[in-house]
Amino acid sequence: MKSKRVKLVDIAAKLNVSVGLVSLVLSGKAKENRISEAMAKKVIETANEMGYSVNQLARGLRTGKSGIIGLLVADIANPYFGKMARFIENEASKLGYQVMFGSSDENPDKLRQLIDVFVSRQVDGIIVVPVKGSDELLSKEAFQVPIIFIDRYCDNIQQDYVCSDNFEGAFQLCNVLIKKGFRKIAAMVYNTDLSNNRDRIKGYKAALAEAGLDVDENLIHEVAFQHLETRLEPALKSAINAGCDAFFFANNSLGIESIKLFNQSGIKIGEDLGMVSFDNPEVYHVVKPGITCYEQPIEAMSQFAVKLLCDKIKSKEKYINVNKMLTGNLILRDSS
Amino acid sequence: MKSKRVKLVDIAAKLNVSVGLVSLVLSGKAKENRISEAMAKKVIETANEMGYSVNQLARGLRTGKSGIIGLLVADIANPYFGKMARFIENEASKLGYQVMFGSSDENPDKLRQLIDVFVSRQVDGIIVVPVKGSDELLSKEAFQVPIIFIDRYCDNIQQDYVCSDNFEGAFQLCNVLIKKGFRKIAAMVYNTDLSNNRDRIKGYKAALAEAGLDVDENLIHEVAFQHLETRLEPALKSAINAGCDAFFFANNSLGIESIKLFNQSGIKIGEDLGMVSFDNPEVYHVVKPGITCYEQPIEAMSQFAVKLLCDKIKSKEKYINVNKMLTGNLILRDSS
DNA sequence: CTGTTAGCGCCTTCAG
DNA sequence: CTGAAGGCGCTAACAG
Repeated sequence: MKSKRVKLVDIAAKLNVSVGLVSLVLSGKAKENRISEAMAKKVIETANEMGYSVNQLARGLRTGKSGIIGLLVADIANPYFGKMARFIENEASKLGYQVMFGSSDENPDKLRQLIDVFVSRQVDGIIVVPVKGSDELLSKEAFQVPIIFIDRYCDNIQQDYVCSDNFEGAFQLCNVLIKKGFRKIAAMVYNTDLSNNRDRIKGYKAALAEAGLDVDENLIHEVAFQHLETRLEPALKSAINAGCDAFFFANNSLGIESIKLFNQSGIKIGEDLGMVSFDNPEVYHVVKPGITCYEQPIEAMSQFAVKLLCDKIKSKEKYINVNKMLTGNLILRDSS
Repeated sequence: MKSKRVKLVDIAAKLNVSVGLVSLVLSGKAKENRISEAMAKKVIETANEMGYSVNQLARGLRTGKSGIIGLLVADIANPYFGKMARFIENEASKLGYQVMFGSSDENPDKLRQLIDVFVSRQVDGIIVVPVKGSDELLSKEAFQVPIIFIDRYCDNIQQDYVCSDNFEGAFQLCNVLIKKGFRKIAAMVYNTDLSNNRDRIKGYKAALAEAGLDVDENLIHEVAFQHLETRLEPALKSAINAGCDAFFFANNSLGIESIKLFNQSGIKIGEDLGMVSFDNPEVYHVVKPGITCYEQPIEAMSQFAVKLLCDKIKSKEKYINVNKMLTGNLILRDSS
């Protein structure tokens, strides 16, 4: 197999010219080196005929840039991150980069390993969803490779990031409930102490406060990310027993799993209970009644992150001081 | 930035030994070259102290293997492919490979470009979801790099593949409907002439035939993949007008979009109409009534594909004659 | 305008 | 057991 790949020297030999010349032409630097058009054309043609394709490994070794961007998300199987990966792929491709991905499962050790692998593969930059406990790691690694945080930021370290306006989203969602007359709104959130979760709870509290409603800490439930199946149900029951009349879910997983549980116990959303949620998974559109939600600007975030990363790669600065929050989209449906 | 990476020669200098020695130790070949344990230990320690990390570009150039697997799916944002990517990532990681991905959007030109890029990046192998019109391309490219098809196969060319048993899945789904007493079952499928779609329609027809029901070609609707929003509704209406009493959907997108339309027009699944579908997206579980479906064995397929690819990489054969069909999982819910 | 020549960082014989 | 040297394929000066 593998009928010996043709390389620069092969096509140079065939044409009786030097490798340097061929290299110049094939990397698009013919013009600026004032190589005759006839020559350039001939080189390109025979390169095609012979089925030449650069060896990016060799080129990368020589130039010191691999042309690869590393993408580290929590889980590529999660549609939220899947979409993000797709938008990042598109944008990176426009700029001539390929993307290599990895899933951290919200686990800092796994994240560290993946970063090490990416670094040893000489990625030109990394877009990462930081996880709980990765602050130290990420601030240190920042000295190795240009890095951009996406979706979340870390308070303890300075890093460039792009995320959605979590405070604003939660604020708007809860306001919808309040305007509809709901008064005892429960909040469900992951127990992972990350900026996105925190800001969403802040937005929830701010909306209540602005409406003159009491913030009842007993109505705020932090649910373990790793044990959703077993931990969610008791949390919901506890909130209901405490007399809540509506739910604010801080993300799609919590919302979706809760709908399943509501179905099982015969609770009717939109009648018995109001409901709003962060994120806009397909389920929220298909289910009856539809779920009012705040859709994050995944495309804009992804594009921005890639552009930012490329800027950072060029600038060679280890911190360019960009903290970007993009606003999402409130989608009103019948659950509220 | 980028405080100059430490390389083999640096640590060799510090220890007053040769680069070769360090290389041997650091690539785990100390034992087989009978290098003293003390020496090995010292090398490893100082390598860690100095923060050494191999340059995979250089290693790859030298050894002729990049340690990268290319994954080409239709769209990484589609949860079906997202899951596949995740399982492939896990399996590849176990075997020491990193994965680079690309989305073809079912477009053969895009697929060709991506393959070219992957080849020039010296990927050691490719796992690809073939698309309509890519037969020629894929049979030719097979001479360059080990390749495994996943999810679908091409009739016109010999290639190793792993996919789910689409015939069997469709057969089982339609049988469920038939046993429940449905007699005029409509089939909805993409109009892309691919093995998976074809086999599903074959399974549908076989189930009808076995039950002694007529196969009415007017009840089989091929819907354009690119224009689902506009083409699906008329197709559904036409089937309903033709008097169908149940629907078989050949994939999740068709099923999900149809549920939305049924909701809009007040049609009640499970009461007015029976419904079964290929794939098991979250929506089918959450919606009321739940949708009876055939879940594809994504994890098994993915694992098998990676293992197969690695075998193929080792064997250096361009065709190892493996055509694997894995059976999925029938999930009974209330829509049928 | 074109040719020559060093390496990029690593691995792998081949001598000692 | 250890050191020296060549070369993977390509680019970037620097010569002509």
